[in-house]
Amino acid sequence: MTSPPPEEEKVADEHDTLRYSLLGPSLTKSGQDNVDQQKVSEIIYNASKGSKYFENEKSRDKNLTQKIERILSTKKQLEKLDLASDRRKADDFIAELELTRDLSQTIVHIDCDAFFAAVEELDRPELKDLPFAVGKGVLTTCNYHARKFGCRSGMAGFVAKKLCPQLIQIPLNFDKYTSKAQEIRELIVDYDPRFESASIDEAYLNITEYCQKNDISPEEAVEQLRREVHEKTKITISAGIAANAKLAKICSNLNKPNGQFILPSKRPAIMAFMRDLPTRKVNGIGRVFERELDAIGVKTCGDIYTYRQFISKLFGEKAFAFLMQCYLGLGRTSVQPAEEYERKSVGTESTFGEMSDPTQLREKLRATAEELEKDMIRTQFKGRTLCLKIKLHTYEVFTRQTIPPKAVYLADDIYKFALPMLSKLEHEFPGMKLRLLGLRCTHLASMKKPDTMAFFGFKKRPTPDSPEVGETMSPPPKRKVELLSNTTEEEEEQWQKWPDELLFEDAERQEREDEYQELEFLSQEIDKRRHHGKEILPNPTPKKVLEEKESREESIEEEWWDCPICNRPQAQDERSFNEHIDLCLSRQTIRDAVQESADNDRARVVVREATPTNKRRTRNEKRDKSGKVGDPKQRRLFFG
DNA sequence: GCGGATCAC
DNA sequence: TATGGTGATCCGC
Repeated sequence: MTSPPPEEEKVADEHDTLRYSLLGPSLTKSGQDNVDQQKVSEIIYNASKGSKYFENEKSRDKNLTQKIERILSTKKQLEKLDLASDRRKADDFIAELELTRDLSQTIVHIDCDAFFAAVEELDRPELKDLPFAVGKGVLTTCNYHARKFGCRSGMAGFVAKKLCPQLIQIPLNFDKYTSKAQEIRELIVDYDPRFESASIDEAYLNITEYCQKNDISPEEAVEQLRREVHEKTKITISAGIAANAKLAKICSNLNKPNGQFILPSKRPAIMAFMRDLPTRKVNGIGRVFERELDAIGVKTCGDIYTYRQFISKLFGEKAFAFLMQCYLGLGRTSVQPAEEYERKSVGTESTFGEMSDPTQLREKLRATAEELEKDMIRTQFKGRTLCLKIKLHTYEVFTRQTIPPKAVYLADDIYKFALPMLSKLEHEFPGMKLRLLGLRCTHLASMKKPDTMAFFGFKKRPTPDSPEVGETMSPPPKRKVELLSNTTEEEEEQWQKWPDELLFEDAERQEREDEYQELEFLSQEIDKRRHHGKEILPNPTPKKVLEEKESREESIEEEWWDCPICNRPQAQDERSFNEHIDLCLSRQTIRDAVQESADNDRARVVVREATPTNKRRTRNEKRDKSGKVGDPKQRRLFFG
């Protein structure tokens, strides 16, 4: 790539990259090892050729090729300069990162093998020996028979049929997968009550404590877990065991299906492992970044070190930090229930036959708004920002956003504020033909929060069996002490944004009061018949805790923890207990503040200083202050 | 803050 | 014959 290739070669090269791109994003997945990729890509290419989809992919590929040319030309310029300081900067950064290495935890990533297909096979055993896929238009997954033909997830159905004419396609049954996934979660929760669901068929566990308590090696523990899951649910899972989530995730793919891989938690072993690991195996490096890295000479994570002096100028600081961690094999060692992550957006979108009639488009927009309203109520959020997304018949995607005068969640409001954006787009692209329309709310304002409800005097003591999530065995007295003592910087940072939200909500209290009762009812109703897989259910209660609870209930009457502020008895549930105390404290503080002064600013200051309590405290929480180092959630590309 | 782009599943 | 939906992050402007 250093000297410009002759014209014919260049054309061939473009087609090669396009071919590669058309293979789809799941190329690195298992079950493809014995497949003739050359042949497969030829078939996909020919099946796609000439379609609008293909043309769009071609255009995207061309853009990427140009971007890579710019990267290479920048690199060439950089090579003329003295990069000693950049190299030193990288080395300093690497040294700093090295200090954060934590090899004390045992993290496991588990991944169900061809999950949807496996669940379907349970109901229809006759499928077992046939190639089949789940999903009609686009395959969500396929069994290992189908993979031998080159079929993979994300592939268009008709393309898959070209690869494998006998392929059977069956429709999605999301409810079935959700309930099967829940069965599995009820088993793995015994290995780590605070396990993290990464998706419907994946989870992270920290088994450090489990191994200690049961005097068992990580391999044995995971074999036992996998055996147990297989025996009780008939689903096979693969697992990776390593010192952090990033490595565990990579490892879970190495012995798929129905296998496990352990990477020893020793620095030399980890460094050697990363040195030869293709960049694409790392979660967060996709087809595009892989090509960009490849262009500058980085094929494996070990190569990152060789080119360390170029990376930040070529790809930015975030990518630099991310790649340095890849080189070192660093990743987060914390695992926490998915529901503890803060939601950032709620949205819905759908694809349909090409549509250009403005009236029809408005109907579609209206229907999308109705759909979004349901999701907003289900998740109990309002959006301060509303985003409209369209995909033209050419597959080009555009988004537009607006900030309505008030946070929205009702279909009427959503439609009202989305319509002008649509009209504007119609003006921008006269006679536009759409194949997709979507709406999304961001900058969310919560409308639930049990504390907010109670805060404003709305009824409702926590019932003993309300949320049983996150129940732990740690005793309450210890928590009281932490709670009433000093706060860390990190905590302040966390709850600083809270009073703003509170004031915002306060301003809207009036109009919301009428809505609460109905909303709560609605959200419960929607919850009941939900299950279309948009969300992950809260962690189940560990078996052990359930048993203890049962025996408690049989013998003595229910025990309670007394709230140190209001003295009222509370359910023995750390999470709800926390929430209750937070609520009591903030209510008390605000009353005090309001009494002292009617001045809003003053009240705000007092609130800020005196209620360091809104933050959810969890057992595992401590460091991560070094924000740059541990990514908050593994699936995110970078962190900040 | 906005819009495009990438990524994961 | 006709290539998905949900959610998150990063970058350049």
